[in-house]
Amino acid sequence: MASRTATELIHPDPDDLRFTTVLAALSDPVRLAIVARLAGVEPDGELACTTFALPVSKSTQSGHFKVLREAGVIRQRDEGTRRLNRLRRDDLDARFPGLLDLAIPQGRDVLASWGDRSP
Amino acid sequence: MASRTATELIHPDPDDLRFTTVLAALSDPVRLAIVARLAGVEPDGELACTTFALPVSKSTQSGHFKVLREAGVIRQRDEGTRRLNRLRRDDLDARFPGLLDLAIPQGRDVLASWGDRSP
DNA sequence: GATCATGTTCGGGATTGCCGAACATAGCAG
DNA sequence: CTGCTATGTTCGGCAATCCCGAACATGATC
Repeated sequence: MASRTATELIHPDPDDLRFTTVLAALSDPVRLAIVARLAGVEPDGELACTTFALPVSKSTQSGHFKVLREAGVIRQRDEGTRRLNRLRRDDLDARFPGLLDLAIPQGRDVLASWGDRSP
Repeated sequence: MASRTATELIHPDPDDLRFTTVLAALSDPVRLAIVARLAGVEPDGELACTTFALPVSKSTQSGHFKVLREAGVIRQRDEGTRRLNRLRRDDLDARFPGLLDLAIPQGRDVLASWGDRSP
């Protein structure tokens, strides 16, 4: 996993965040749910991909995380065999103030519709 | 035009606006530009599709307006041979406060990048 | 009517998204 | 060190979507 194949993980610089790309990343229920979950863990909390128990296949899940990372919504870091995810709240708030505050409750609604009861 | 083929134009009720659908509608530079332009014409101003001079084909343009309308971002009304577009600012502000305020400047940036100099 | 102006719809070619299956790597057990 | 498990990624395919030009539909105007 976390295939360390020559290239490191791509994370756009804060200044390179594109509005349309971020919106596209957030315009999917699964990804919105991921964001809401990450927002739930206290400041700068990190979660491994597996802890989400998403209703999609592993490969699709992997793709969703990739979209979020390349859009600059989350930051990923490898620790041993796990890939830890953290919300880039500061960067997003600085560039698109209010967007996350709008998206997070919507993501919570998605989680609730799945019967999820985590923070 | 505005083919009056049996069915009327579909406009979701204010309560039926879906966050992911609205974000998807706004996650495209062309559509973002359309929104910014509509926001430019004063309160409840209306613009015909042609006045936008978008850098895409007519059919693609037609599709973009359809996406915006079905997402509930704009309201369309036929007048003679033209289809007039109006931003559903009140409905959007009520349901997703701050989203349009965030999107409109970004749309203006797109317009500027096209060398556009309208309001 | 004939013609023009404004949009929509249709058909196909390219792009993108989702999945299962196979692969890659870290950690642990023996 | 040799498996074995746990965690993710990548690959090949099929299906859905997007963009375009061409054809069509409708209203206004001569």
